[in-house]
Amino acid sequence: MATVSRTLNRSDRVSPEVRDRVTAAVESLSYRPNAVARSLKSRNTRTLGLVIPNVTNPFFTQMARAVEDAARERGYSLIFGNTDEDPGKEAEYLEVLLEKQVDGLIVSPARATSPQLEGLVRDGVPVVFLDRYVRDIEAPVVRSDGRRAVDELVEHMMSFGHEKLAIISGPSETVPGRERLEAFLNGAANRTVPIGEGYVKFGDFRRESGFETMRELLNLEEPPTAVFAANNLMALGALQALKRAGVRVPEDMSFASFDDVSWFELVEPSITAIAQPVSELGTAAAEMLPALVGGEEAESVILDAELVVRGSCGEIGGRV
Amino acid sequence: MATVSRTLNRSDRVSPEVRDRVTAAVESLSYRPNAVARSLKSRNTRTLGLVIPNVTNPFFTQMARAVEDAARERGYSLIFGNTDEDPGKEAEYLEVLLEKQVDGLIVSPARATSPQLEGLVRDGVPVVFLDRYVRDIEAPVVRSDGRRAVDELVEHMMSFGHEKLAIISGPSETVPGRERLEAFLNGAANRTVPIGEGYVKFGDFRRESGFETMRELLNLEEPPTAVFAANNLMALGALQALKRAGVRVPEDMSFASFDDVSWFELVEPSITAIAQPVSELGTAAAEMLPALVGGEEAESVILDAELVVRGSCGEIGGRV
DNA sequence: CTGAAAGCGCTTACAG
DNA sequence: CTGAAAGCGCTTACAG
Repeated sequence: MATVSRTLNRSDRVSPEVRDRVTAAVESLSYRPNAVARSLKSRNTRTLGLVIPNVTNPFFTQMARAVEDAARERGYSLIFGNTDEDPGKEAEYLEVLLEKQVDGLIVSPARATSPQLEGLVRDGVPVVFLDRYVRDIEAPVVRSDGRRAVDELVEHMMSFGHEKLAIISGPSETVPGRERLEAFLNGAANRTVPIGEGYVKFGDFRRESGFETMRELLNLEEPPTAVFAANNLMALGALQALKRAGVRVPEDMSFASFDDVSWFELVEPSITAIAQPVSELGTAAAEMLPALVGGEEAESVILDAELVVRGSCGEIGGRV
Repeated sequence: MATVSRTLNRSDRVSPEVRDRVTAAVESLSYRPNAVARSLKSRNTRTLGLVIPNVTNPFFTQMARAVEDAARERGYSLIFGNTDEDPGKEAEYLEVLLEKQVDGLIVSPARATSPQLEGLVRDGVPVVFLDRYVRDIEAPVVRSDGRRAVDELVEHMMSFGHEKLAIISGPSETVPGRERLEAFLNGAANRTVPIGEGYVKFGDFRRESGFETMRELLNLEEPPTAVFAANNLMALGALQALKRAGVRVPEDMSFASFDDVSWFELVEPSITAIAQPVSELGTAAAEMLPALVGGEEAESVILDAELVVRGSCGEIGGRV
C-alpha cells in the first residue's frame, strides 16, 4: 500500500524493480487512485473555486476559459459558481466551495463590500479577485483599469460635436461599475460639458437592463445624442432597443460599449468599444493562485484597457 | 461527534435539547463540516462533472448555465472540463473527474466513438450525453433533432430560386455534425437539386474554420449562392469572411446558421437560424443525472429544433 | 436518544 | 528501500 502510494507520487525511494511491478499491477487492474481519500490526508484538493457573476456574459466566459487552461496546466480543476449578481447566491457558493475544501478561490464579487469574503481572507483562505474586488481586503486583484480609455471615448464622442452624452452605467456597488461611471462623468466635466440630469441610468450589467434604460433614454423630452453602455450585455440590450425604435446609429445617435465582443465588428455600423485584455486577466489570476496557496505573496495586476474606434460614433445626421 | 453529525444531517433521532446545544456550538465556533471527509465515508461527493467542447461557444455556455442552476437546486456542484474538441483533453478530464469521485458525468463528447466512455458506462459510472453522444453506449442522451428544421431551411432557400447551395459542416465524426450534413444533403437531393461537388466544406465547429471555409467557397470558380453554417461559431467566422470580401447578404448570397444567438437579430440583415431549446436541454440533463446516480433508469430526451426565418435569405440581386 | 468504535482510501513519519 | 501503523474528519451500524 505504502509502496504503491510512493510509486504513484513522488517516486523518491522506490527501487526500479518494485516500481515496475507496481506500475504493471496498477495497469492490469486499471487501478484508479481515490482523490478524495488523498485530499483528506494531504489536506489539499487541487481544485479551485471560480465564482463569477454570469457565465452567460462572453467577457466572463472568455476569462473563465483562460483561467481553466492555466489551472489545468498546473494540475488544478475548477468548480464553477454562477452568482447571477446576487450576493445571496454568492454567499452560498462560497460556503459550499469552502466545505469542499478548495485550495483557493478566484472571485468576481457581486458587491464592493462583503463581510464574508473579508472573514475568509482573514482566516487565511487564498483568494484572488478577478475584474471586480472588495475594497479594503488584503487580497491581490487582477483587473483592468478602463479610466484612460473611457476618457478617450468621451473625447472621441465630443469630437463629433455631441453635447448630450448619456451613460448606461453598471451598479455603483461594484468597483468597475463606479469606475466607469466616474471616468465618464469626469471626462465630460473636464471638457466643460457636464452630463445632464437624467442622462445617467443604472443597469445591472445584464441585457434586459440595457434594453429598458435605453428605452427610458429614448423617451426623454430631449434624448441624448451619444450613449455609452458600461458592459457588453447592456450594450446588446441597448442596441436591441435602438433597432426596435428605428433609431439609426450613428446618424441619429452615437453609441459605444465597454467590453469588446466578436460580433461588434459585424453589425452595421460596427460598434466602437473599449477592449479589455480578457484572456490575460484570466491567466494572470490562475497563475497567481498556486503561489498564494503555497503561502507566497502575490502582487495585484492592473492591465490597461483600450479604445477600439469603429463606426458607431459620428456626427448627428452625418454619413447619411 | 456522532451526535453532531446526526444533527447536521438527517436529524432523525436527536432530542430537541441536544440539537439546540449542538446548533449553538456549531454557530459559535463557526464550525464548517469537511465535505471531503464526508465524501470519503459516504461515497458520494455531490459533485458532477460537466465536460463540453467549448466554453466559448454561447450554445454550450447557455446550456452550462441551465445545467448549473438545476444541479445547484438539487445540491450538486459542477466541475467543468473544456475539451476544445480534443479527444485527448477529453480523456484527461474524464480521468481526473473520476479520480475526484464525481457522482456522475454530463458529457458532450468530441467524437462519435470513445472506448473510454464505453468502459466507464459499462463500469456503472452514471453518464448523460448532452447534445452530442457516442453511438452504441447504453446511456441516455439529451439533445435536439434538427433534421426537420434543416429540411425546412433547404425549402426556404430554394423558394428564392437558389440552386447552388453549400454547407459549412461540422466534423462528421460528431453526431450533430453528420446529422445536419445529411439532412441538408437529403433535403436538396429530394428536391432534385443535389449539392454539388465542392459545395460541402468541413469545419471543426470553431470560428476560424468558418472563416477559412467561407473564403474557399468564395474563391470557387462558381461560388454558391446560398450557404448554411452548421453552428453559430462557424457562422460568425463565415460572416466575417463575407464582410471582408464585400459580399452582400442576401443580395449576393443567402446565408443561414444552425444555432440561434442573441446578436443574430442585430446584424443587418438579421440572420435566419435554426434554434435549439438550449436551456431545456441543459435542465433536462441535470434533472436526469440524480436519478441515474440513484440507480434508476432514465429515458433519452429528444427535443425539436426550429427554423427562425429572418432576413438573411432572399433572391439573388433582390432587395437592393 | 446517545456514545464508542470501526472504517472510508489514502499519505507519511517511523522502524527496520 | 520497504512495510506496519497512525491518522486525516467524517458517518453509521452497534450497544446501551
